Amino acid sequence: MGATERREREKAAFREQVLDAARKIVLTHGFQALTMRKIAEAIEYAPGTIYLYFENRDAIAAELTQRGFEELLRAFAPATEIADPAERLKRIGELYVKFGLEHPETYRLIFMERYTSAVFDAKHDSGPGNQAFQFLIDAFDRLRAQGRLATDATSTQLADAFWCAVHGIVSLKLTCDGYPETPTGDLQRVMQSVLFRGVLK
Amino acid sequence: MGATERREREKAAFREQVLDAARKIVLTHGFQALTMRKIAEAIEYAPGTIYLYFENRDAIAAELTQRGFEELLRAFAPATEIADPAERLKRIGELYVKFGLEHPETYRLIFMERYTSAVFDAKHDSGPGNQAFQFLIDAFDRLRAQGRLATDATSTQLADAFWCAVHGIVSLKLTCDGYPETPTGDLQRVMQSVLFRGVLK
DNA sequence: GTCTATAAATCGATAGAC
DNA sequence: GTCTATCGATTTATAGAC
Repeated sequence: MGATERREREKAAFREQVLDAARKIVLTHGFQALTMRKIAEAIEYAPGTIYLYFENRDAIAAELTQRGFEELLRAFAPATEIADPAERLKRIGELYVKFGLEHPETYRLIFMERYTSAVFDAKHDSGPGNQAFQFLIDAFDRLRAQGRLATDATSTQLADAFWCAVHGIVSLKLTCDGYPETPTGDLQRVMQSVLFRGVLK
Repeated sequence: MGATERREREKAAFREQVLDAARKIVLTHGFQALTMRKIAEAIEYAPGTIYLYFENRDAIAAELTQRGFEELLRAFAPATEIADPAERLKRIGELYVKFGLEHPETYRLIFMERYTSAVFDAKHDSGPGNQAFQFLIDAFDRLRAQGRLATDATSTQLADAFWCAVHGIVSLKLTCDGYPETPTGDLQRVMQSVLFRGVLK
């Protein structure tokens, strides 16, 4: 039985090699450059070998997206300890935009390619997507409980709007080079102050 | 000389045929499906013939993007006549989101592919991009002149933030199927009310 | 001006030898 | 388990006949 376990480890190690190489390709040359042949070349295996560990290219892309999303979640960690819900939300917004701009290709892979739904597909489950989103909703719930909300919109609606706002900043900055012309930091601050002035009492 | 003018018209007509066919392909099958061969097949010409009228595929995509953007601008027309700057901005936001969701592939082509910069490249000129953007800035300038702004952010910053917000709604709805789960209309309204409560006195 | 034919480069995925 | 070899299908773009 030790042999099968060793084999299991080797299999996992090979998958890691593939995913690492794939990640590097996406990070440096963009998602469209992710081909089986390039991965194979990077790990010094024949292209066909990869198919013994991954069903196809999409399976690799999906797993990469999943991991990118988990990376984004980890970036939020510093914010989770902030007690005040408004300050917590502000910090999340900052960290979100920061992550998007510092990891453009990862962000693109997560939210601007066709594999996004995979992350959220466990819609009714406690998948990583909903888990993160619940975090936003909780913050707005907390604000409501403290009587600090100046709107009758639901927490889900507010969380969605919040997400749209920060995603808008990141995605526009990533695709429209030079636009918006306002520097990201200023844009983030203006958006933040406007949003919170609009939401809080 | 009549002959050269006729030829000029025929040349323009051929280009229109190509662009029409290309537009249909992008609209129905997405941008990645736009290939020279498919265009050629649609207009019943040999693939090589198109190269006599367009330098390459990118030139077609760029012109398509340009036209898509002008289409978006025309969608704003009903808003230009609204006298009150705040109401005008609200209407523009509505029309923007409406356009994006009703013409997803056109919107993708304009703001989510790699040809966006072409539209704005005349950065210091009065290109269509800046023209539309100036319209947003003017509205905020007007609000400021009327003493109705509750923020010290510049009009450019506010216009950029406004754009990010509506773009965030559209692009997230277009890529993350089912997310945000708030229906677009509600999302639009919540975003709008929050933004304007945050900006206006 | 248009076509046929094709070059040259990709790609994903598979079959079969070892 | 890995590789070689390759199928089969794409694509952009060009060369040369007509």
